[in-house]
Amino acid sequence: MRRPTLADVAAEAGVSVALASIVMRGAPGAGAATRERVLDVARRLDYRPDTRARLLRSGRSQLLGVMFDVRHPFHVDVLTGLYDAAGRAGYQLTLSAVTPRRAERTAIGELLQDRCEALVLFSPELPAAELAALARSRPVVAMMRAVRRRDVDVVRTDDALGSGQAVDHLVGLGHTRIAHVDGGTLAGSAERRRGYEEAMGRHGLMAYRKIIPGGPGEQDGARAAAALLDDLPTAVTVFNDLSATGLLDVVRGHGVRVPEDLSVVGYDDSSVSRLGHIDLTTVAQDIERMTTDAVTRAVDRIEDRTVIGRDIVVPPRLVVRGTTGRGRQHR
Amino acid sequence: MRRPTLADVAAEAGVSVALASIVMRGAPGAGAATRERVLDVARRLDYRPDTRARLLRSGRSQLLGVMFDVRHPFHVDVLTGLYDAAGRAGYQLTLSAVTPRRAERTAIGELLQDRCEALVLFSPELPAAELAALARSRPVVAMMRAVRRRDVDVVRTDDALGSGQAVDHLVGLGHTRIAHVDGGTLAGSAERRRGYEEAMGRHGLMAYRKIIPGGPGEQDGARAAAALLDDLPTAVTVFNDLSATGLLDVVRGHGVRVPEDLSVVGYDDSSVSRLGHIDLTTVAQDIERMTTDAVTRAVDRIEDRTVIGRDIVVPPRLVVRGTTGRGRQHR
DNA sequence: TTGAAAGCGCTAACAT
DNA sequence: ATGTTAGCGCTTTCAA
Repeated sequence: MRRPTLADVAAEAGVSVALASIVMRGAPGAGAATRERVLDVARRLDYRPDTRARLLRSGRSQLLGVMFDVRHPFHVDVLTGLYDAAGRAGYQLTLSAVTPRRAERTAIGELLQDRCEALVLFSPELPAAELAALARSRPVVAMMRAVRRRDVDVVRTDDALGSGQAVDHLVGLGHTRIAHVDGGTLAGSAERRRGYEEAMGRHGLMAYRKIIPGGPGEQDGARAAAALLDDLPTAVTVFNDLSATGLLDVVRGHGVRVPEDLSVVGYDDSSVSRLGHIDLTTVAQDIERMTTDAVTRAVDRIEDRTVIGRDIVVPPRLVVRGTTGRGRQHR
Repeated sequence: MRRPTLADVAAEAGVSVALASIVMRGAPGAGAATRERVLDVARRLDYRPDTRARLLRSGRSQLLGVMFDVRHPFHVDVLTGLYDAAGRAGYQLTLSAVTPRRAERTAIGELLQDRCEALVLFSPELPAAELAALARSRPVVAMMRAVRRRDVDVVRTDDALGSGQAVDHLVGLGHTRIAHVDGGTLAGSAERRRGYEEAMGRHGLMAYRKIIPGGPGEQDGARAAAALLDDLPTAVTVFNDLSATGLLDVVRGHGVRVPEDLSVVGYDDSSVSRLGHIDLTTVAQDIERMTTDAVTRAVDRIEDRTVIGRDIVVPPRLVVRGTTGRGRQHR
């Protein structure tokens, strides 16, 4: 009960392997009757073309290598969109995960062995120089991370704009004392901080500017909350949703009411922000567009089309939920 | 700047391809000096063996195909453990995701094309007959799902025991009016319901048995909560953590205090249960052991070792957090 | 429209 | 210890 090869199908259908290959690939150059017959046999034998053998000969794998981090719920959302986009472009995805015990280099190494035609990396933390080195031998698209060097393509959200939208929203509600909890050294953190600062400046609120050191985790948000409690602002924009939930938890524990005493805005529109009792106002990244752009860009590079610009910046969208409001003193 | 092949390495090192192959595989039969020289050249050229070509010739891929669902946070946790276990066994993982728009059959089809030596499927919902058909041509390990037919190997948590532990814990705290919100038709739901019922029976509490229809989502939990409010029990065990958070949200919204008025136990020890302000008592599956067992079993089948038993059932462990307590009336 | 033959990068059997 | 040869399953000329 060996798994059938193309030769088996060809023999059974009474044609040459070459012809069978033409049929299986849907390539032109085979009679309609033959086509039908071969396809029929293939179905009957449950034949599956061997991707690897196919690649080996054709030099093409039609494979996009994707590195993602299992710890990041947002990555998983992006994965969904990427499958769709790749399917539309006629490419397959091959996944390699980063885990607490599996480094980026390991994950990428596996993708290279798999002979992907391009690499799509979700918020890689590798030094830009290393990304550039990778990109010398194949197209590399970095998502959710800005890269200064022009060696790799980048698809990312306009994080400065996103933070700005959050501030605009809060100002529109009457807030002036708006703080920002940042994300430390993480990708996107500097941008989001900058967007906050620029928006505060634009609204003439630089006097109220206040930045609390934070991070990506719930604990980071909790710590930031503690720092905030001494001198509570009326609103705060937080690096991401998880950190925001940590912050929410602590301030509520101290009797602070949300949004009456404090408005909170997260970032990512992750599943946690949508939980009924969290119901967090947040900045949503445009996954559909980012994934489409990433695949388009990767394919354009693979197929050697001329493309303009390395840096694709997608605007985000504010999702207003229950953690922002006018606040007690504004009514 | 073509990527280097083994032939390039061999030429550069001044040896035959076969010998270079021996060195690269770490197979015996090469001089120490030669070995060093070849390895050196390989490193200099950044040579990476082509997994596919290797497999094509050797007939082995050392590849375990994994199907997981991006929507299930728990799957992602299991993935982490599986990478570790596979690494220890000298196997690589190839991942294929199920998404809202990518069915199980599609995901599995891709794994088959990749010529994995065995399939590891995370809570597959495919009919048992189809799993059996798959298993005819290669080993199949189903995780987190019971399968009656003895055609595939199964690694799963003793869900009945888990529910039982939850009930035991609640009874230990003095509760008698304990309800159960079930998971509908999902894998594990029947088992968890049974565990609840058996434990209630064991404690002589069948008179208080009460099962509310539910499901895996937050909304399902919210709906169940509504059904519960008319005649509130003092404790409830819920199908999974997400559903439990939905339930928590609604009952709290109605002024019910947790755990004073109602104790709640979830299932899965997922990241959401660990959030500070949820702090849900829950049943943790033993990921480390399950992944180790799954890989061991897959490899044993691949390498044709005799194994006893198809059904590996791993005991879970209750994680007590803040949503369970004695309750007001018991103090 | 069809088939014969070569070869992708590698491993395995055999010979030296 | 090292090289030679054949061939994995497929695609790709090229010829018929």
